[in-house]
Amino acid sequence: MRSRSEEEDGTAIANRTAYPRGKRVSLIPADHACGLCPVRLQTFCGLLEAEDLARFKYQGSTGRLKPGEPLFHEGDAADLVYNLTAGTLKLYKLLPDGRRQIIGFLLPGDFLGTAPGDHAFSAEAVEPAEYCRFARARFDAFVDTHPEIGRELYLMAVHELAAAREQMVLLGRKTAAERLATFLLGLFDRARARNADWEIVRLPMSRTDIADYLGLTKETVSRSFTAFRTAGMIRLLPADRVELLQRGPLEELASANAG
Amino acid sequence: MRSRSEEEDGTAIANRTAYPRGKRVSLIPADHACGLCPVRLQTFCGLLEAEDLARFKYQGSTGRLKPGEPLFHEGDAADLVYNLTAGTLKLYKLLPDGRRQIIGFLLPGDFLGTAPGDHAFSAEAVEPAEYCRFARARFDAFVDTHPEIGRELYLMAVHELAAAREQMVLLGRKTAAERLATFLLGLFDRARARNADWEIVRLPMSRTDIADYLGLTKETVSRSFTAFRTAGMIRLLPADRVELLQRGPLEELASANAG
DNA sequence: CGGTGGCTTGATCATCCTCAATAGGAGTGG
DNA sequence: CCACTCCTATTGAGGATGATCAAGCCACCG
Repeated sequence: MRSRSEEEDGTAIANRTAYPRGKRVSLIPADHACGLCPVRLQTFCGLLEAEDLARFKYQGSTGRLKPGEPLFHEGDAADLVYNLTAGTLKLYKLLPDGRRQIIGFLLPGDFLGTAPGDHAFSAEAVEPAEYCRFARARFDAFVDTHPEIGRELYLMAVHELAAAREQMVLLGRKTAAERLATFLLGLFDRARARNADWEIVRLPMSRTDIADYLGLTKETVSRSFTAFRTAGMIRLLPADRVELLQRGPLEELASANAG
Repeated sequence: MRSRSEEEDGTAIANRTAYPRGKRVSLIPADHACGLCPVRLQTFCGLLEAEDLARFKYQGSTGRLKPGEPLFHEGDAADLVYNLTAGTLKLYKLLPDGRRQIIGFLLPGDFLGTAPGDHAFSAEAVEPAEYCRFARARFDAFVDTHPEIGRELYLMAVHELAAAREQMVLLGRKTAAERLATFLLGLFDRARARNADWEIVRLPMSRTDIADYLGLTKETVSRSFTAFRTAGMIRLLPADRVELLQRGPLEELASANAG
């Protein structure tokens, strides 16, 4: 059995909501390796000038995952850090008897950091995914020479901590309907932060995944979806998409939290 | 309604378990203001040489709380950071209808940081408490000139994030007995990390507090205590103390998590 | 078309919650 | 020292939310 301090894991950052961020460098040469990266400005990469960014990029590599393919497992040595550039990942922890708690979904632009030691959770693709990958040792060294990135990482960790606490309220105190409403609105907000002002969002994860994220069963999730649909709050579209019809009642349920 | 980015809050660090930490400065002059501080070596203060520590101390002040007295409320402006030097605090979030989720208990030596914006949770004394307090702006400036403290804060945030995820597993997937077993063992471990190898620990918080931390009701907590007592795993002593009689069965229940 | 896998729906069950009453313990005043 | 109060913890009975078990449905795909 590993010692507790070896079980530490890092920051997995989901850009759920806006947070105070450093100033982005919007223009880099078109022929730059990161020039076409669709998420550069959403990550700390956007903090770097072209020259630094090139040096940084040179230290990493890219990869690709098929749906269901793991990026790493809980207990694996954690010596890489990742930046998700496309697709969706789920992060989860297992109990010995197989019960599973999904602790978050990562979308393009999210950072998946790791601290020294072993991974405290597993990461797996929900749909085809692509990522940039860096050796943690090199990454840390790079951060040491770029304090603005260190500061950004700290803010990301603090932000993620706030999100985790929000989720603790959901898991500890909300009803099934409230959990799903919170989840859906969160997805819409995250989508809005990235794309346009769409009222339609894709749900790449299965009902089982949603259930394991919300502390419910797939049946209860399904019933709650049906209830929302019947009440005219949402519409379920082909290709795993959901349309938001009435934000009000859902917000009422999600009851963000008291001020 | 505040914008999302204003709702950010900071790092509240519970020294639940060991984590990789910077090297402590064990000797400082006896007449130093922090010379008698019982928790100096458990906090980042222990990283500072006497001279720096004096400068740091000079920027802060101390305070005291009676049981039940709030340190701040969710929604208050967050422009101070705290170091708990004695007593116990509970941190919690409320839903509009009064449902409460306690997101953590702070013990002496724990740091209660805040990020710009408003507090995302409330903090309140469970038993008489004492703390050091610093203006966040000054604290940040001090951190900027002491990168070793910045690094420590980052590690603390990452550590707290791991603990929050562990709690998500508890809240989402564990049974009542498993939750209480996990909670009790966590308390024993935290106590051991601070004091001696005692098998007796004090529970300064009420059954209601424990329930709101574990996502249960006080009745269910009480019944689980009784079950553990009846099974001979623990003994309930006067003055809110619990003695650990059989660690094995409790660990079985807590089922830390799969490797 | 038949098969496969995920989603939905239904019926029953169990855990935990709710409501209510009792017991215990600390503090107070006679 | 004892009675009284207040507050919390414990215990009990009944009920509800969500889990479990079990079909049926639907889309997708060979």
